[in-house]
Formats: sequence, structure tokens, C-alpha cells
Amino acid sequence: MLARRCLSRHLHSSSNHIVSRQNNGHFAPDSNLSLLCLNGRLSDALLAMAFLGPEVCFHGYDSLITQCIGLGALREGQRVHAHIIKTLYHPNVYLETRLLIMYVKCGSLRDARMMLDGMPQRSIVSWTAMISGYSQSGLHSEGLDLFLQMLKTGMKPNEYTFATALTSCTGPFGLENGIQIHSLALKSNFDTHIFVGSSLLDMYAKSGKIHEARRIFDMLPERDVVSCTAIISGYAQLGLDDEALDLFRKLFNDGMECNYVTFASLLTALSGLAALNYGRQVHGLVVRREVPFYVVLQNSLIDMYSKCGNVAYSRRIFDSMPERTTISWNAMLVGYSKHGLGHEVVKLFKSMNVVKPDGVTYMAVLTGCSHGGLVDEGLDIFESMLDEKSVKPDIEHYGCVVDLLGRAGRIEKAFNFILDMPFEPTSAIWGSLLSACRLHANVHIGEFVFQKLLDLEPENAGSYVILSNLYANAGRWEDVLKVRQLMKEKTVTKEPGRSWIDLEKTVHTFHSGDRTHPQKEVINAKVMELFVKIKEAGYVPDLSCVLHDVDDEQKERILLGHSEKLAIAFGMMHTSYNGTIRIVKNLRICVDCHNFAKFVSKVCERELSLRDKNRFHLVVGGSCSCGDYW
DNA sequence: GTAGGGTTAG
Repeated sequence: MLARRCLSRHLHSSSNHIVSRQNNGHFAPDSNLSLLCLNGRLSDALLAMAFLGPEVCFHGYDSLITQCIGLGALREGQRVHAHIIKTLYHPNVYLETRLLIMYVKCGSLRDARMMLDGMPQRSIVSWTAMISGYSQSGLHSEGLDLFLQMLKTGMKPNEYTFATALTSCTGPFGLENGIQIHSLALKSNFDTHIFVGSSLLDMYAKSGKIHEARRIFDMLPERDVVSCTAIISGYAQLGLDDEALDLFRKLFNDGMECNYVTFASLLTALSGLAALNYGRQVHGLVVRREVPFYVVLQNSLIDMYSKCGNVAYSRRIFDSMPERTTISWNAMLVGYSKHGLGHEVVKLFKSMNVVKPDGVTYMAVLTGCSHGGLVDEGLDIFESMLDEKSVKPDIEHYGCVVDLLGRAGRIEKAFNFILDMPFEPTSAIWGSLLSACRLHANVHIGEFVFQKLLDLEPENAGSYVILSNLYANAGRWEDVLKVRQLMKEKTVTKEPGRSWIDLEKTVHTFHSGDRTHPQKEVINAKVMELFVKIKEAGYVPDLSCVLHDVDDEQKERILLGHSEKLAIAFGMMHTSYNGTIRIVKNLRICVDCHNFAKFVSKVCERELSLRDKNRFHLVVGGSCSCGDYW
């Protein structure tokens, strides 16, 4: 009230009489201004500023800037700055830095940089604030350049500067720069500072150097929620889901503090493991602890439920969200897409109106159409993407179109599409066409595509297997032998296949031809039992799936040792009669295991949910939700 | 006055 009364007196006065009278009293001429700011009345404070003219001093400006920062009010901040210039007030380094910070926080890096460049003297705070501005806007190289420039002036970085600069160490030269900053931090004795240390370990984890990240984490003299979350999410982001979960369990038992970021990172690891039971427990814990359901956490829950096979529950969470980001929509679309629910994907995509789709959205929609068999809808959406130009399609989007055309049997069209693309085709794109050639028995184009793949990645076993399948289906056994010979020459290596099943609270993992599992004999006997049963129903092992140069009997044995079959058998032994058996495979499922699962589902009347590297296969009554195209 | 961890896709 006092402030308002004073202001109105100022505003109604035509002279500086009142101002000077106040000046002779207890208050500085601009103290009312600070009061107005304290009361959150920025527009009144700005009026007072205009009225006071050159009478505004340090505290008045400082209060105004604080208020502008709090409200993110750029235009108002600019007015304050303009007033300083107009009234020929000489701000000190502190006030200039505050203006710089105001520009950074209000999102105008250009103004902030002009401020910094115009400063006759710069403090470590001004440098750090500017570097932080760049790093938070993702302008990492600008941030690092400025950091270097700062070092050249002889200015010594403090713990704030190190923590900030390290976040800019990402991308191609991230590790190189990060290591140099690390050695500087060591020299300055900042490497075990909790903020610098978390930033350091995060930098190493994001560069794939998880052991170095862990070493730094273990060296920290104290731990807090951020450093613990950084190391857990480091493991999760590299796909080291077991390690992420193990470390979380350990730290949690030691009493670590958790917040919504910790749980979001943990859920990423659980999504990777498809550990539905554990995921449910975490969800329950989050509810019991009343952790606020920020969008990020809900997005993680959507993802976890869908990747654990329960896409309907994902939708429940999605529907309950008071606010959604593009990532929420993307997570939901990806969920439907991986389950082959093409119609749901298109329906949901068309209902997106508040938030804008991005590249990931289109990837999810196009793969959803492809997996769901909605070829024409997918092609239309790609066309609309080209027309609207709001999102520029990249090579992965073109890859989806190749997949769509290939699935529909339009092999030649897909081939020409690849040749006309504005990108150099990758092995993934040729690989997609090769699969289509196998499905539609197009040996001619298949052979050509295989040659391309041989040039690009001769060591990839997948292409040899598909070509071998293609020849086998065409009855060209001599060519099958040739492919096998070629493979021997090229010394093919591949990521070992493994499958796992989450029962109760344990994840049981199986490797191909597993000889170490404690229950291996019982499991093998179960596989054999299933094999005999389904053979009677017409199952024929697809020997072209075996890469080794051995006799047919041996091939059959190898096929029966595939990790998917071991996991299926184990699941049959340990789940109730009616329940769905949920298996996860780290690679794409092989044709023979897919067929095996279909026969098992029919003969044993069990529902199987198989998650492979790309999608879910819901196998019921002898057929699969993928329509045999994957 | 300046600082560290997070969700979808690949």
C-alpha cells in the first residue's frame, strides 16, 4: 500500500519535488521501486523507473533485474537495460553481470553475449553464466569456445565453471575435450567436488566410458541424489540394464535419496529388461512415496509398461496425464507401433493437436504402419511429411518407406525409391529390402542387394542368413552352399543371441546352446517334448536358419538350442496353464523360432508374447500379430 | 549473481 501511494504521488506530480524530498529523508530515491518489485508488481516498478529517470540507482536496478529474471520477462529486462544506458548510469561489474544473467535466463543469448563482449571487466560469474547459457541451449561448441577464450585471458575457472563446461562435452569431440577439462579440474583440486564430480562422471558415461564414470563415482567423498542418478542412468543409457538395476538395488539398500529423475532412469533399465514385475513394484513405490508425477516420470511409465508387454496400461497412464509433451505422445505411439497396432497408431497420431510432432513421432507412425500392415496409410503420411515441411525427413524415415513398399511386395518400387533418395543408402536400408525379397521370393533383386550389403558390412551374419533362407525357399540348394562357403571366408562374427524371461522377481537369461544353466537337462527335455508334439502337427525345422557347415541332424540340434526355444520351454514349465508367456530376445527372432512359437501356441493352447529387437510378436492359436513380416 | 542427473527414436 505504501509503495502504491508513493507511486501515485510520483505519477501525479509534474516536478521532481517529491522525489527530492524523499531523497532528503530515510529512503534512497528508488527505494519504492524495490518495494514494488518485492511485491511482485513489475509493471508498476517500471512506471516508477521511467518516472524517476536518472534518480534510479544500484538497488533499484538490482531489484528490477531480479524481478525480470523471476518472471522470465525479457522485454521488461530490455527496458531496464535501455534505461541504464539512456540515463548514463555507470553499472559496476556486478550489475552488468546481473543484466547478462537476466538475458540468459530470459532466453536471449544474443543480448547476453553482447553484454559480455561489452564489459570492460568480466568476473568469473559473468563468464560462467554465459557458458551455462550456451550449454543449456545445446550450443555446446559455443560454450566450449567461450570456456577456452576465458582460459586465455588468465581467468581461473571455479567449481561452477567446471560443472557447466563439462556438460558441453558431448558429440564427436566430447570425450577429448572432457578429458582435458578433467585434467584442469584435477590441477585445481575440483575433481571430487560433488557438482564437478557428477558432471564428470556423466560426461564419461555419455561417451561410453562407463568404467571411468564408475571410478569417479566411487571416489566421490559424498553422494547425493544427482550423482547416484547420473551413474544409474549412465548404465541404463548404454543398455547395461542389469548393471543399472544392480547398482540401484545396492544404493537403495544403502539409503540413497531418490526423486522422480532417479525413478525415470531406473524405469528405462526395467523397460530394457522387460521386467514387468519389478516395474510394477517401482510404480507402486512411486505412488506410496508420493513422488510427484512429473511428465518425465509418466513418460517413463508409459514406456516401461508398453515395453513389458502391457500397452493397455500405458494408455491408461497416457489418458490420466494432465499435461503431455511430444515425448509422451511418442512413447505411446512407439508402444502401439511395437505391438503392431497400426490402426491405433494412426488414430492417435491424427488426434495430436496441441503438441507438435517431431522426427521421432514420424518414425513411430511410419514403423507402426509398416508393422501393422497399413501400407497406403503409411505412404500417405510420408507424403504429408514432405508437403508440410514442418519436420524434415531423415534417412530413417526413408528407410520406413522402403519397409512399407517391401512389405507390400512392391520390391522394384522400393528398389527405385532407394536409388532416388537424397541420402546414400545404409546397410539398414538394404537389409530391409533384402528381408522383403525373402518374403516375396524375389531372388533377382535379392542377390543384387546382398552384394551391396557385402560391400557395406561383410561381417554381418544377418544378411547371409536371409540370403540363405531366400535360396532355400527357391529350392536353390547349391547357392545355399555357396553362401555358406562365402561366410566361412569372411569370418563372420555376430552379437551372441540371448533370450530372457521375467518370472516373479528374477530375470532368467538363456544363451544359444546354453550349457551352463543349472536346469539345462530339464529344459532340453522340455524343448524335445514340445518338438515332438509340434512335429506331429506339421512343424518342419527350417534348416536354412543354421549358418554352420554341418549335417542336417546337427543343424536340427543347433536349432533346438536357440535361446528363444529354451526360454519358451522354461516359461512353459514355470507359469500357470493360462498365462501369457513373455519372452525377450536381444536380436531379431529367427524364422525357425518364430515358426516354433506359432506351433507351440496352437498345439499347447498357450499365448506367447515375444519381444525381439524391433517389435512384439503376440503369438496366439498358430498365428502371429506381425503377420509373418518383421 | 554463475553449477551437476531425466523421459520417446536410433
